Amino acid sequence: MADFLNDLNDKQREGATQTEGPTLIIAGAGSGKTRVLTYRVAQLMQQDVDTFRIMCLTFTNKAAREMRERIEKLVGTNARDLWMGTFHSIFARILRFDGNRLGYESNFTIYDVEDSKSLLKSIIKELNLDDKLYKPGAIFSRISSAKNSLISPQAYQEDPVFYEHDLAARRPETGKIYQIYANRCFRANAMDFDDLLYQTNVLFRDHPDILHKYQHRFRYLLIDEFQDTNISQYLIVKRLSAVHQNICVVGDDAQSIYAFRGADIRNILNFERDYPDLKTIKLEQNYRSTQNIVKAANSLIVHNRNQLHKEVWTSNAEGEKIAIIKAGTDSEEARLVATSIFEQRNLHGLPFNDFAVLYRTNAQSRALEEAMRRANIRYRIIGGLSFYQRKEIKDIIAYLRMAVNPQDEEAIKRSINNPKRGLGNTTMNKVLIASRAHDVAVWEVVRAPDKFLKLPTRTVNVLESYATMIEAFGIAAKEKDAYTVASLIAKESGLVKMFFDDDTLEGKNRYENVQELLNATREFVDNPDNENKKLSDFLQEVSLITSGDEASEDEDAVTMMTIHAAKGLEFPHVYAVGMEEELFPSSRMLESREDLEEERRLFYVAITRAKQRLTLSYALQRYMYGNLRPCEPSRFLYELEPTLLNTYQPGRASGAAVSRDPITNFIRHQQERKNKQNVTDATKPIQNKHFQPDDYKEIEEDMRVEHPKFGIGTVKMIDRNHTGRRALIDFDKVGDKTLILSFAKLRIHYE
DNA sequence: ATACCACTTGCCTGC
DNA sequence: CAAGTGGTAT
Repeated sequence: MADFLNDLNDKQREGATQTEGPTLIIAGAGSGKTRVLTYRVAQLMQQDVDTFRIMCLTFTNKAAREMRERIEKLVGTNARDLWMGTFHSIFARILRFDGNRLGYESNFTIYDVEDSKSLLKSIIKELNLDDKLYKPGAIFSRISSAKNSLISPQAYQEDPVFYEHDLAARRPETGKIYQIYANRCFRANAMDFDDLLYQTNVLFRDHPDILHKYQHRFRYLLIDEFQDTNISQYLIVKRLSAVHQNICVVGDDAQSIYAFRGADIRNILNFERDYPDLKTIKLEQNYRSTQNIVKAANSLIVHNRNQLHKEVWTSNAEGEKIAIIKAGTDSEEARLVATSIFEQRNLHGLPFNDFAVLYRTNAQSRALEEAMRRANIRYRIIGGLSFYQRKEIKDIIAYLRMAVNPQDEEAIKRSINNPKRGLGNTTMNKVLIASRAHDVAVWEVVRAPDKFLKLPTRTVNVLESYATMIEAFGIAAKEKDAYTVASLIAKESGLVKMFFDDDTLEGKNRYENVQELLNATREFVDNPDNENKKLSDFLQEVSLITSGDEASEDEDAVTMMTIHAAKGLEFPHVYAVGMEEELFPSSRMLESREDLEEERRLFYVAITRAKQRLTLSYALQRYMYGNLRPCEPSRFLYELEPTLLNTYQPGRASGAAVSRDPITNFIRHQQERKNKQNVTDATKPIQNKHFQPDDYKEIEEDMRVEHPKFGIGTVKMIDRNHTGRRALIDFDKVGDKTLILSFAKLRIHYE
C-alpha cells in the first residue's frame, strides 16, 4: 500500500509522511518538491483523510492538473473532491459561495488588468486630472500593492506615508482614485485579481462564522511555490490553518521572482516566527541537472545576500560546460541559437520538444521566431499575447460577460457599440454621467434611459434593443450550456457577421479565431472533468488562466517563453538569450540591491531549468525602439564560475580578431575587456563603465568591498574623525591599505 | 459618428 | 517598431 514511498529519498520521505503540524520544506531547484507534495497528499488519502478536507494551492492550473493526475495514479482513486488549484481560482470559488456576505452576487465578473486600467482611465478623466501624471498603469500598481498588503481605500487615504509618497510623485489624488475605483468595481459586481485575495481576507476577518466553516472543513493545507506568495495570500492561509495548524509550505527562496506583483520573500524567511513548532526539512539533492549546471547556478546565487543557507548538490554526471554565444546583433543571436538547436538535434537525434529558449522580455521573441521560421524549426510560444487577449476574442467575451453579469461596466463599454450601432462617445458619456449622478450601475441607465436622462428617440431605441438582446442572452446563459449560449451570442450580436464580412487577411484570421473560441467552449462542455458547464463556469476558467495552460505538447516543437513563464518547468537543452546589461538585469532593476537580487534569482531560475545542456547568449547590438543600440554583456555572466564555461579552443579561429566560429569565446571577451580596463586604469584611474562605486557613506566596518585595482578586501576600521573618512582595508591580494573613502571608488561586495 | 492619418509614447515580468 | 492618441475630413 504505502510502498510508493520507496520512490523517495530520506528527506523527501520525511516531507511526505510527517503530515501533522506546521512544516516548511526548503527545496532546492530540481530536488523533487512537487513530488514530495504529491506523495504527501497521497499519503493523507491513504490514511483515510477525507479528500475534501485537503486544500492544495499551486502556482499554475497546469501544475494543479498534473498533480491531481499523479495523485490519482498513486492511490488509485478519484481525487475530484480534492481542493487543488491556484490561489486565485480556489478563493474565487469561495467568494462565489459566500461573497454575498460582502454584497457581491455570485455571478461577479473578474476584471483583468486591461479592464482595471480602462476603468481607472475613465475615473481619472472624470476627476479632470492630468493624464500625463496620472498614468492608469502607475495608479493601478499603487492600488494593487495596497490591496496585496490589505490596505483598504479608507486606510490608504488616512495614511500619511502613502500620501507623502503620492505627493512626491505629484499624484496626491491617488487615494481618492483608489476609493472611487473600489466603489465602481463593487457597483459593477466585479473583482479584480487582487480582490480575489483581498476580499477573501475581508470575508474571513469580518465574518467569523464563515472563517470557522472553512477552518473546520480544511484540515490539511499544502502550498507550493511558497516563496512567491504575497502578504494577502499568506494571511488567508494563516487564518485557515489557525485551528488545525496542519500547514505545509514548500518553496525555494532562491527562486522568488514575483516581488513585482507583491510576492514577499519574508513570508518564507520569517515563517518560523509565526509557527514556533515548525518542522523544517531541507531538500538539497538535485535530481534534474548535470554537475556543471548545478555548480554554475550555485556560483551565481552566492552573490545574493538575502537568502537561506542551503547547499544544492547532485550525483548526476558532470556534463557539458556552459556554452556562451556572442553575437553581433540580436538577429544574429537568434540565428546562432537556431543553428545550434538544429545541429544538436541532428547530431543526437533529439526531438524539438527537448529544447527551450528563454528570454527576459516577451519583445525578444520576435527575432527568435523569425530565425526559427527561416531555419525550419517548429516552435511554440508560451505567454506573450495570449489567445484570450486578442481583440476579437475580447469582443466576444464582452458579450459573454454581459450575459452573465450585465452590471459589468467594462463589458458594456466594449460591447455597446461593437458592432457599430451608432452609439458613439457622446451618448456613452451621457450615460456614464447619468449613472454616476444617480449612483446606479451603468446597466440600469442603458436598460431604462428615459428614467435618467433625455436622449433622442432614435438613440433610446438603439439602447433598448441592445438591452433586450443582453437580457435574452442572460436567460439563455442561465438555462443552456456554455457552447450553446456562446454560439447564440456570437451570431445574434452580429460580431461573427462583422468578422466574416471583413475580406482582409486580418479579418479572415479574426473569423477563424472566433470559431476557435467556440471550439474552446465546446471542449469545455464536452470535458467530463467539468462538473458545471454553464457560461459562467467557462468565463471563470478563462479569466483565471495561468501562463502555460494553453500549451499542448502534442506537436514536436521548441518551446519559447520568458523565464518567469518557465518557472517549474525543465528541459534537456536550454538557451537563455539576451544576457546583456540593461536587458538582464533589466535597466529598471539596477537601482536597489533587492531588485538586483531578484534579477539574479531570475537568472538562477533560468539556469536551473536545464537538465543536460545550458547555453547562454548575448549580442553586442540590439534593436530597441526601432533603432540599433550597443549592449554590454550581463554582469551575471561574470559572476559565474569561469571554469564551468566552455573555454576558448585555439585550434579554431586562432589569432583572428573576429572568429568565424559561431560559438565564440566568452572568456576571450572577458580577457579583452580586462585588458582594456588595465590600460585605462593606468592613465585615468577609474573610467570603467561597469564599475559603479557605491556611496561611501554606506560602507561600514567588516564589510567586504571591491576596489577596481586592489580587488576584494575586508574593511577593518573606519576613522570617522578624518575628513571624508579614512578606512583601513585588508585586501585579499595586496594586504592592508589605507584609503580615503570619499575618494576611493569602492563597491560593496555581497557574498 | 466614423474613418483615416500623422504624431507621440514606451519594452519588463503576470494572476 | 507598434500601439495608442488626437486631429481632421467626410
